[in-house]
Amino acid sequence: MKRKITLKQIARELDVSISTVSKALRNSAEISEDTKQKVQAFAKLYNYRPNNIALSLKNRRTNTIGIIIPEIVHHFFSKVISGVELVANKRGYNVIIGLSNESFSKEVINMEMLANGSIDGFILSMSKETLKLQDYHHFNETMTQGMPIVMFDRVVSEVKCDKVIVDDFNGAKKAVEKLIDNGCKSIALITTKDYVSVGKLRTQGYLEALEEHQMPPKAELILKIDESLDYEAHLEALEKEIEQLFQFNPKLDGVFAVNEIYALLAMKVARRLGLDVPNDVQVIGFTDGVLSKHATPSLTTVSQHAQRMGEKAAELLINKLESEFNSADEVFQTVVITTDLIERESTK
Amino acid sequence: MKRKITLKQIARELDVSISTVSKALRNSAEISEDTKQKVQAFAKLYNYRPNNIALSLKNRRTNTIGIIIPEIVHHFFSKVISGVELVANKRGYNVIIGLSNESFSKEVINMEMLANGSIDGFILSMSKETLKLQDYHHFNETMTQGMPIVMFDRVVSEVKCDKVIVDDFNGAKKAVEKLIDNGCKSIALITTKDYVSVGKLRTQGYLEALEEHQMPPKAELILKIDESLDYEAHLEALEKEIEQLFQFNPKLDGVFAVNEIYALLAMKVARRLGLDVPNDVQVIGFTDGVLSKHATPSLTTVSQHAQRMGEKAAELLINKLESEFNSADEVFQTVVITTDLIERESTK
DNA sequence: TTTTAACACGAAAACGTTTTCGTGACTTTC
DNA sequence: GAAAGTCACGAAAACGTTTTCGTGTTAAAA
Repeated sequence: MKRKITLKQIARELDVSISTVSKALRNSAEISEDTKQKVQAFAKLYNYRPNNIALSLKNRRTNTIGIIIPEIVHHFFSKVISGVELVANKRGYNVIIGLSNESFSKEVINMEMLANGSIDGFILSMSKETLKLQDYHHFNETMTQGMPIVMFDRVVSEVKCDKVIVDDFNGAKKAVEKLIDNGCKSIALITTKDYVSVGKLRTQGYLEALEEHQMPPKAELILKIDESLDYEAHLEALEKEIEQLFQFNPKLDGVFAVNEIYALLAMKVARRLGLDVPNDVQVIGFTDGVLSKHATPSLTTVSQHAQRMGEKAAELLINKLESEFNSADEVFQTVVITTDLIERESTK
Repeated sequence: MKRKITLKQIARELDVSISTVSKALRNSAEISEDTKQKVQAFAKLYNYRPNNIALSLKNRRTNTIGIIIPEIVHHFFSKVISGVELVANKRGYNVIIGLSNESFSKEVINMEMLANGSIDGFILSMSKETLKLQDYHHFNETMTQGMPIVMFDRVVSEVKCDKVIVDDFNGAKKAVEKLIDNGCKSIALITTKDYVSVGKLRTQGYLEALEEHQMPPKAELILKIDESLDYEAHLEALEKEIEQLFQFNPKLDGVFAVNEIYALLAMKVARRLGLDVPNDVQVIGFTDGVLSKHATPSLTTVSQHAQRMGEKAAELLINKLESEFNSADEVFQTVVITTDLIERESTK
């Protein structure tokens, strides 16, 4: 077990000073060709690599990006990470992750851990609990200390920072319009409680589409799910609710759901009730995950381009990190990623 | 934008030395109660937190674990990360991730990046390309430099280190036995090329189960997929192959697939050919992912307990990191995570 | 009163870099 | 032959900690 070699050791071996070694390796003009060659050869032989930690301390930058997300076992979030990682690595940054598990306190703790020198900036999506509590002090404190934040997907206007969001409103609207164009007369919405910003926006898109086509929204066609329940238990309860939705609205011929799972459940219930998808009822989901693609029938969805979101977020963050002086002239941008409707078998 | 406060600044403000501040904050007996109180109050007021980078440099340990995986957009791998993160955080470690994208060179580069001081040890699963090339020098070099590695899932006997693996052989065997018990007479196997160790083991489990039940294996029932093709293109080609499998083997009544996707495709093809699952043909997959649960009919699978693998890997690594002297008495263990057959609707 | 012990604190080294500045030995120039 | 300039290198500071050891002051012991 030989420890990694350091400048000091090279210096001692070659009987020169540490400064000389450092300069020789960086090809400084101050050092003679002879010495350079000698040092570089030696360094190569022993596979010298500068210690990142020492560099971080010296440069006061770590070239590492911190990501905080509610949950990694989620196609959307892992796809975002994938995008971040792609451009981060391309530009010489590492990625370190923290999971909040949708918990406010874990989000705070995790951010504090990473903010103490481990990273240069954050890319994050808020936990549901944070959205519910509306307590954003940790974000603002982090930024006050000069550490930039880029938020994605779940954002909030109270926090001033760069943001990357999905065009939830128009995505939902386009989806519902698609259903209308396809002849649906009675379209249900399966969504989340309003404190989840994206759920709220998608609900608004649904309403707007109906309104523009002179279809008055009906309360009994809208199902707002409280996701704070346990995930598993919740699925069964949800299935019951959807079943009731179908039973109370026999003329139901279209469903727009704000995520994949809800959409799949709707298809499942429909099939159980003897309804054919897409002939009797058409279904559209949100988020282009792996479920939609492999479902039977495969699910028409609004694609969020999660990877592109991650890439964009990383670009925004790194640009800010590398801008000469991000001092007072704080100007924040919000990038909107447009959605695409991916048509599959669950619509005509 | 006020920078994070340091010991030096506190010292200057309170007109004491840096050492005194440091000791006061760590409640050293060397410092008088008065001074301690004063310093601690001041530190609290300014929300002082020690700089992690400086600590890392001083202690020569980062309390950070590096994870290298082939792909994060994968239920199995993200579940493993989730497990690692859980125990890592509980024991005071951070997690930093690197993606190899199944590429040998990216794996090497990523490991080199992280090995230069950023982390204390690795948890990794090898890329397919590495398995194919059988070049393991980067693992061995990393370990020679005193940085422990724990491998999971895709392992190889040539590298001596702690390992966490799934009982692929018995998992597959149990699955096939289940099909046999359920009355299947002609069971197909959809697997990967043999260089993927897990694919190979699962294939062996399949063969063993057949043999023990005096059912001679038939070459025409075994489909070995070359995954090096592009993912999308590959799916369509695969679907064709599976279709041929069914057509050439009209008596086919059972399918064991080494992953979810293959199993779902088999179900899809079966349905298209007018076969009912599970009445005409029963299907079992491997990996308990989100697809299996939400498929229709839902898929019986062999669960790998990915999260538990991650937890176990993290425990192994941290134990090694914190064992006083891991010097010469290198003793490596291999933990086998047993599989469970999760029965759902795709089997009788 | 002198010696010793306890107390409270500071100086400095160390972790591994990079970079600024200083300096001794030559070489060139008039 | 003296002044100036060039060359090649080293010393030291800095990044933010922790820890060892030294030291001055005061109180207790002789």
